[in-house]
Amino acid sequence: MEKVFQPLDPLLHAELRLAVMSLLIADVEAEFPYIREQTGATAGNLSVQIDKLSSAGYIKVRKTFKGKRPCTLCRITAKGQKAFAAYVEALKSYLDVKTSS
Amino acid sequence: MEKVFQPLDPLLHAELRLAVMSLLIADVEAEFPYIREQTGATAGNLSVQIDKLSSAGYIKVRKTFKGKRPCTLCRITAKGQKAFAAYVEALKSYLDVKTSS
DNA sequence: GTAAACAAGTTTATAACATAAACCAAACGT
DNA sequence: ACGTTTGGTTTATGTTATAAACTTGTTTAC
Repeated sequence: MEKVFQPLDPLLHAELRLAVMSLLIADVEAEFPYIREQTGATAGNLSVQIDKLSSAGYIKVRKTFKGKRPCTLCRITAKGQKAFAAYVEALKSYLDVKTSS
Repeated sequence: MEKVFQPLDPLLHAELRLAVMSLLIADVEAEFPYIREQTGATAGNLSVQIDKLSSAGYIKVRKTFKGKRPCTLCRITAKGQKAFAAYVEALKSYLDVKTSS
């Protein structure tokens, strides 16, 4: 009857940040506006959350240009991938869930 | 390439409350001290979170006695079970996960 | 060419949340 | 009867999430 709850990485246990990571796991590299559309987040909120993920080293942010307009690109790091995988593992202790892939 | 993120019930998207619900899903009815042990939470924190789950109608709290000592029992409601199931479904859109059971 | 509208974010202010510390009441041990 | 333990609740604080307001630069319309 041992039910041990693994602690959940607070950085990933947040709806928007989790969505961002989920996108980046799949898409490899994505532009800010694309992430914004996919998540439905406001630009402000997204900016803050991307900053947190970046500060933690979970993603890497590249500021470039697309023509003359600024273009912010996000990519997940190895650390981010590991953290995401660990988070999914930890969640299983709460949900009794197995990954499909 | 459609990746739609289902909104996550904020009441369940919280580590301790999720742990409580996870226990109650399995155990049907549980005493306050038991939940406290299993989750490792402080009594104060647990009291607050149980109150929120109760106010939302996700669990039902029964105050009885065990001999002369007070005994607080928690049981999940049908609403709580549905909410938990919906939460797990929603999470899948972030994790690409399937339940095992 | 300049004013209005738009794109791409950032900064800041507020509201919600999680958590721990302090507190209360009754029962038990000695 | 006095301190200790059990079983919690209330309150205060720190953190987090989020939206609203702002900034900077770029097109588009006139």
